[in-house]
Amino acid sequence: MDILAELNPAQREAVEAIGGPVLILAGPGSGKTRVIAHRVAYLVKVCRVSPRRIMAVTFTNKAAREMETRLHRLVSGSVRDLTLGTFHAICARILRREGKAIGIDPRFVIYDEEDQLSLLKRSIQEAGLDPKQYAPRAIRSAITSAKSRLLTPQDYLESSRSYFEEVAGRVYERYQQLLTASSALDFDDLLMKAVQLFKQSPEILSRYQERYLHLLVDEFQDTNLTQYELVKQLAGKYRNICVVGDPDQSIYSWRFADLRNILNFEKDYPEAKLVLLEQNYRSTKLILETASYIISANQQRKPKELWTDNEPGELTTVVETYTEQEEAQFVVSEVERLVGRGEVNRGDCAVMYRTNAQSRALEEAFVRYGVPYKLVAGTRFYERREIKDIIAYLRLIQNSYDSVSLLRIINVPQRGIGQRSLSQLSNRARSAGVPEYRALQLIAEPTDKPSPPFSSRISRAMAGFVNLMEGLIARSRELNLVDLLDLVIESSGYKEYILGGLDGEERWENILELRTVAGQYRDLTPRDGLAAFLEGVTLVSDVDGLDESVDAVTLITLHQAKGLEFPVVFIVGMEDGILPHFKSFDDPGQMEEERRLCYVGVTRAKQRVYLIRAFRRSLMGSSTVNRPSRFLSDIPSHLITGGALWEGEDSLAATAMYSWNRASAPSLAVTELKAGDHIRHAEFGDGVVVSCQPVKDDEEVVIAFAGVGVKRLLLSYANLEKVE
DNA sequence: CGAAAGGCTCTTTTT
DNA sequence: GAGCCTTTCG
Repeated sequence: MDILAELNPAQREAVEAIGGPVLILAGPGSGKTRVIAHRVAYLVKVCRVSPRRIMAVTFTNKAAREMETRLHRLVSGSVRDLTLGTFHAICARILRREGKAIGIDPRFVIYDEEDQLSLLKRSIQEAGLDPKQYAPRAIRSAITSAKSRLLTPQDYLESSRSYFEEVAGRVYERYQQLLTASSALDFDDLLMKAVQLFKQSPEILSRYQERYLHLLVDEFQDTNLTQYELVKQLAGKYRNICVVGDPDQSIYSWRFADLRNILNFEKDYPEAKLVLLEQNYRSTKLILETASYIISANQQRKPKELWTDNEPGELTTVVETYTEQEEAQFVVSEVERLVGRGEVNRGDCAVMYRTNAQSRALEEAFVRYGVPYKLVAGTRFYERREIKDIIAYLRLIQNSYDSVSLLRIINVPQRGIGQRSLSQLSNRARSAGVPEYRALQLIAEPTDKPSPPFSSRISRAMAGFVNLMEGLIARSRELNLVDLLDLVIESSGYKEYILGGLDGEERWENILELRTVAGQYRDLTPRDGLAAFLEGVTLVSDVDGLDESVDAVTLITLHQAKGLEFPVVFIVGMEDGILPHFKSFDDPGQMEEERRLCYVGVTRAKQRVYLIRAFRRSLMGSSTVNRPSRFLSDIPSHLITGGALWEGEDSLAATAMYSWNRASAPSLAVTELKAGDHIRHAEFGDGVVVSCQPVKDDEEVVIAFAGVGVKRLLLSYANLEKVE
């Protein structure tokens, strides 16, 4: 198989430029993933580079898996030896192996954001501050920002320029101590500690530099300084580094991704070869044109010319509904209409939104009309309470210093160890300078006289917990992961606890689901299985769970949608305040990022784009009226079709929509009337049902009447007659 | 100690 | 509207 055969000249150039640094600027749909895969294949097959000596960094695990699949086709076998994964996963692996050199316990656990917040609260308190005055989230963000610039607490304190930063610095200091005491690393530590490791241990660094003859980094526009530093370290010897990115798709500045990395790359590697991928293979001409208009409104950007040989395709449909329920309903009916016409499958459609909260109304509509969908995040599986509880048990088995997990489950299910006892326990641990678990063991020792302030009842409860854990730890050395998990669930009493609680059955199902995941680790040694499982469940991303084989509509945030493509894309919430989000109003830089986000959404589409907004929407409980997104006005009207689906200021548009909707006739089977039905009303005459929606024990129908306009009526009073 | 109820505050995006 | 925290009562 000729690896270069199916590539265009620019792609080919990118694949063949293998000596020295390469910067690939790749527009959406320009075959960037393909280029990376082919480049790896080229290295292996043509240049005879051992896969062991190649590292490819992707943004999500899903992207890594995709790469793996592609490579299987291209080079088969040997893919196993590649180093392929996210920055976080790769760093975790390195630290597990080499971290000892800088004092990292190889059994370290990884704290996700929830764990991080809980430890931060403690840090704030222990720094003598009030968590209500200093929002843990704000401090977390400060710490993340420090870590993404490689600043230690000391560095950060020295550079602090405000009272808040000083406070944050002090908390950061304490937080870091607590992390160390817990043998834990947070997400940002994984990156920062890896860089520190290589800084402090040139021997280790040179071993890795030696090994990795070739490095590839995808989504380079979304890396932070620490990540870039790591890449530079690894590429220090051979300088064979290939980065791929698109400044116009940079949407993670809030995670301290830094676009300057792209500029600095050209400075740090002046000999770098630059390759532009400008031909788009994904979208129709009209979609690409629409997208170009949107992104061109950004001032801080280097213009670039994307083009495509694809068909012109359809105009972008812009629709305004009255509420977010109708917005959702429109999406569902439109999907069904397209499916009914045999144009697409449901799985070809995606609905994208700015905030996770928006998925709610959509989900309700999909459920109501029985249209299958898959929600990419939701309450993310691994963040569910019952899942995190079980994971906490497992973590504590692996690493009994893990205080966040200990405090999480010591009284779950209830063992009579309450808040008071816990803070006393923490105090004692702190003053004795030992981990909480050690303090517990001491209290639990039978020889101990009653040790005030713990009553004998409390001491007994604590001893019970220690015994439970000791038993689990002992058995963990011989049990495979599934058996260990079962033992945890049984012996801790968690099963009865969860089944007896709210939504017990559902939560229990989730635990069984976790058990299935654990099954994948069954064949590893008990020790490795546990470690690998814990790492896996912490470093997953939401899109990782996206299953393409299911024919259902995808509901997904715009951020998650990056890197994906769909024939039909609906972007909902096209309103000022939602997209762009109101938090970005006073910062032009952030506003440009919002625009890029919109651009990312539109450029996911292959065939059709719908930009939908609601006139009125309930946000945080109360109802708000938003103006149409300013991004809509960046699109010239000749690229747009559609209009309002309710009786708004623009009833002309409503009439236009009426005839448009007449042709749509979606098949929604919930009420007797459905959108698209033709009816007759005694007063208003003939009309077409635009939407129906249950309200209390009635049905609210929105009907477009010829010559009269759009009316909202209650079914029971309207006295409608169905016309065939 | 623990369950229940009421009150508070935020809500962007996520490896 | 939800999740978190505090208060209150048994």
